[in-house]
Amino acid sequence: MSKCSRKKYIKTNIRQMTMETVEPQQDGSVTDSVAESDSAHMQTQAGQNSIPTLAQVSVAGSGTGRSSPAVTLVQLPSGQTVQVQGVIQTPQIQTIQVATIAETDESAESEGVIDSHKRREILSRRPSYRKILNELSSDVPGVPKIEEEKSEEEGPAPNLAMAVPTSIYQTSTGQYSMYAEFPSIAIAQGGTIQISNPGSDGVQGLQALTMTNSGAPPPGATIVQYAAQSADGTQQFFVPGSQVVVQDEETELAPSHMAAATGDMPTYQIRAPTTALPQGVVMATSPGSLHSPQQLAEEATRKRELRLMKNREAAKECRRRKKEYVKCLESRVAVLEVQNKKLIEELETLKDICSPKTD
DNA sequence: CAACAGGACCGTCAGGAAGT
DNA sequence: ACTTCCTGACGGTCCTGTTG
Repeated sequence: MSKCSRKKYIKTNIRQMTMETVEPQQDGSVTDSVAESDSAHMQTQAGQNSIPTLAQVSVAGSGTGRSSPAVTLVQLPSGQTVQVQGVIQTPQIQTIQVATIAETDESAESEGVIDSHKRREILSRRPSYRKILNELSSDVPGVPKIEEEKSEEEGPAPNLAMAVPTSIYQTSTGQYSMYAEFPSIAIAQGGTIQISNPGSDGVQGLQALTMTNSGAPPPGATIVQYAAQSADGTQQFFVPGSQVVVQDEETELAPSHMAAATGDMPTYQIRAPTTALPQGVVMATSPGSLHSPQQLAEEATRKRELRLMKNREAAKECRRRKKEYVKCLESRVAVLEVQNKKLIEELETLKDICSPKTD
């Protein structure tokens, strides 16, 4: 794929993920609406997309008014119009959804709305996706734009039991300061750090960080177990000046967002490169306090580590998108094959009807 | 059972595109 | 001009299936 088509590819990909539907208006015009369905982020349960009407569909026409072949309007012999959608559900499960427009299942619709909101929220946490989704929103009337995440990063620092002012909390979805993401941190005697975050959305209730700093781990290493009760969890910590090694075995088997979604508890290792601070918490040095060449070198190393980690995450995300895109293409192939088959059948039927009876 | 091939996945680098 | 993000390319590791 050429570089110049990259954005277009992402945009198309998200369009497909958001399952653009086309609804015919009374005057015959066509209006786009975004009926969110599924993506790899939010895997809906199999069978959620029920098939309201399936019987004897003959494809009398197709065309969406724009290049969204994932949805095709199908005219039933009775005059009813139905949508044929290629739906990607859980990975490798592809279905063709034929939904009668006149018989919209309200419960399914509301479920879809909830799903769409959840999915949109999750997608919106990715800056690149947020931007692209906003672009799509501007294309599609009636779709609300996604708010920029200002509240998380700009809010006043709540009460901190332990202030870690320059530490950065990094997830696969972005980078936040410790202040914003961890409003209250308390260290218990057993080495457990309790992080309470009463107000923020997404992270609810109490979370626990367990640091095991002695004994079995490698010298100078601290194992941080982070048990998050939130739905999307936390992917990674980054403590500047330290090396973070993700030891989550679940994420070896499954994508990180999957592990987070299933509530698995990842294990993180924070390794201080040079200094051995207690509890493995490494404070970042502010640039203004740099004096010696050694500190400058450490700062350069820290920057490099940060850059590498960001790039690592970006590469993961890029690969995930690519896989999703391939799945979308495969799904489209399946949809088009079915459509093709139906058109051939319809052609045969019409041939039979139109051929002169030689009785 | 060891050797090998193939695929999947990952981390890193490099370079282009877009934003500041 | 600089920074940031994205992605192709490359090399490495791990796992699995096949073959002798």
